[in-house]
Amino acid sequence: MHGDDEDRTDALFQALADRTRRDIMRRVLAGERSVSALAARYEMSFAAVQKHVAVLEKAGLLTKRRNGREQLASGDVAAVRSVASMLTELEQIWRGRIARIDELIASDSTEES
Amino acid sequence: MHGDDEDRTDALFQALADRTRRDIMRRVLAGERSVSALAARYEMSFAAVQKHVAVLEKAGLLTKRRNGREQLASGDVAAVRSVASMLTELEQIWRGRIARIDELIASDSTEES
DNA sequence: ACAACGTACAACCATTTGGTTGTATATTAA
DNA sequence: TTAATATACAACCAAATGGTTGTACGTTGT
Repeated sequence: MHGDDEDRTDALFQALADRTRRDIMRRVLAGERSVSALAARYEMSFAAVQKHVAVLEKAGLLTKRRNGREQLASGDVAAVRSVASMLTELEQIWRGRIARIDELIASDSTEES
Repeated sequence: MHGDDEDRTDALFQALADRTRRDIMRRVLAGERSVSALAARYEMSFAAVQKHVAVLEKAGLLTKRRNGREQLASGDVAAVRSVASMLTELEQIWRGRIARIDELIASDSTEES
């Protein structure tokens, strides 16, 4: 029962299901950004952006590092890859379906009575 | 203005941010499944599963085909790939960051005064 | 010392989400 | 024709989400 895994996957997709958070990810993957530097980029309040960063951090998509009074956020590419691998798993399932269809076609053409 | 693109991406990640819907995707990527065949697999009500299927359909992750009184759902691997490519874009941004860091290291070692 | 800055978090609010039950409609089986 | 099956959808509900303002606290600059 890897229900924890599912919890984590829920959190990852949920975190990425918001355009502001995806945009934050683009910035923090490009390099470290302070929370206020990020907040300056969006129309919403500082608190709203701070909460988005917290959601991304909780999901493991970014980490924070203190530097004086600033908190520097940095994107975690391994987490991004773990989401990608979940999608690869889905694609593999689909490949299995295609393989089975191909088999059927092959056996049909040999069973031609 | 690719706001529609972002809407679609929101819907895709949102749709995949639920473990029941991810499980449904595994099944419909493996082959066509009727809504009631899917519903039989989960503890929740038929209506709940039907709504999950509707969410996946709206996001473009599956399509339905009528067959008598049944509605056969089939996973769309292209939609899955489009999510994956969004993640690849993020990974590319990160690669750029690494490349820039490498450049800095290289110039540092030549600028040694 | 004190003002400004950067961050965190609580309280609140409207909307969305994930579930329920109940009803309606079309298709198939008896 | 009538009963059972498969689907869709409305109405409702509790909880989660994405935003707000206000407050508190540590850090930095004057």
